[in-house]
Amino acid sequence: MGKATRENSSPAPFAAEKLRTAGLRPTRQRMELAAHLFCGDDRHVTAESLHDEVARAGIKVSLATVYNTLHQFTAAGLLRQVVVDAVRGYFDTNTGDHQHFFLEDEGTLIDIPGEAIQVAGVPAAPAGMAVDRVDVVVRVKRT
Amino acid sequence: MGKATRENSSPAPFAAEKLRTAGLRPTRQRMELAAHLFCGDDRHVTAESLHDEVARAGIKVSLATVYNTLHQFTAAGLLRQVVVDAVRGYFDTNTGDHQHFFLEDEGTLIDIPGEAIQVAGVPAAPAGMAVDRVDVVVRVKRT
DNA sequence: TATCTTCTTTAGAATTATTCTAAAAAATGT
DNA sequence: ACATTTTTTAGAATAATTCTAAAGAAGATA
Ligand SMILES: [Mn+2]
Ligand SMILES: [Mn+2]
Ligand SMILES: [Zn+2]
Ligand SMILES: [Zn+2]
Repeated sequence: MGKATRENSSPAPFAAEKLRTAGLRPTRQRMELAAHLFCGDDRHVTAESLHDEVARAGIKVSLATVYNTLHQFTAAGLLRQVVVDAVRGYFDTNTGDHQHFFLEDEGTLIDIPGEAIQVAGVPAAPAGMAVDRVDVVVRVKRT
Repeated sequence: MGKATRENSSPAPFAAEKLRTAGLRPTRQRMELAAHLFCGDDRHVTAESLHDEVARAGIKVSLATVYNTLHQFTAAGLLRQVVVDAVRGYFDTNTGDHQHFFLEDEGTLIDIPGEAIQVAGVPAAPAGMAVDRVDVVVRVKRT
């Protein structure tokens, strides 16, 4: 019999699949980070928040590896980066067309479906330039 | 009739006026930074770029004072901050309603008039939150 | 003017998010 | 197993920004 690895029952095959498709070796660290990122609803994390989260789950991954992994997942198209705050960088598991509310008091992001928002009247890009993307950030504060 | 404007009045009295109105003492450093920021067309600067610029003009101001001054000007409503890049913060002399092109290759900002762009379909803010502002960043790259 | 008080400036240290280095560890192919 | 390649990681390094605290400048008062 193969060794029964009870710890990695449900999320494992799913995460391993994602990693292999992305051309990344399914290491323990990547599997665990992928499980936290992709086995649930879409979410927004910072390197620090994800590192804290896996640490609280008793998983030992260095912060450098969290940074490396977030960037590799981004390069593989599994994540996108969101720039809303000067002091911390966010990564988003929702890579589809959508925009964000940013709760300035909490530092929280909330998705706005891409179909909901329309941006009209964007002038032609400057000469020699092409539009890469249009980001909308709706900054909200506690009333 | 010859009404004094920002472009044709001499920098010093204009800058001193702005500072006094903002409740800030017109020190040499503030006057010089204000002259560079406000006596010409609207512009986008980083602390470093403004510090380099005044240094090249032979003016001696510490980087700490540039940061202090940019924040004081922002608090006084003379500048606004623009978050487009994770590695550097931008300050904008145009405090009116407008949006931006961000040239990712160069790190340059270009204004888009507020009347030009319309954002429709923004959902209601989350409970207990009010919209502070809606920022649109059109990220462009060299073709 | 001289004096008093309140800001302001500044050098340098500290902070913080992130990246880099380079050596050990793990994964994969044969 | 062995060889090759990739990955992880501790700790050092980087870079934007902020902080500290002491010296300097500005405004008020007489
Ligand atoms: Mn972070
Ligand atoms: Mn920054
Ligand atoms: Zn999102
Ligand atoms: Zn602008």
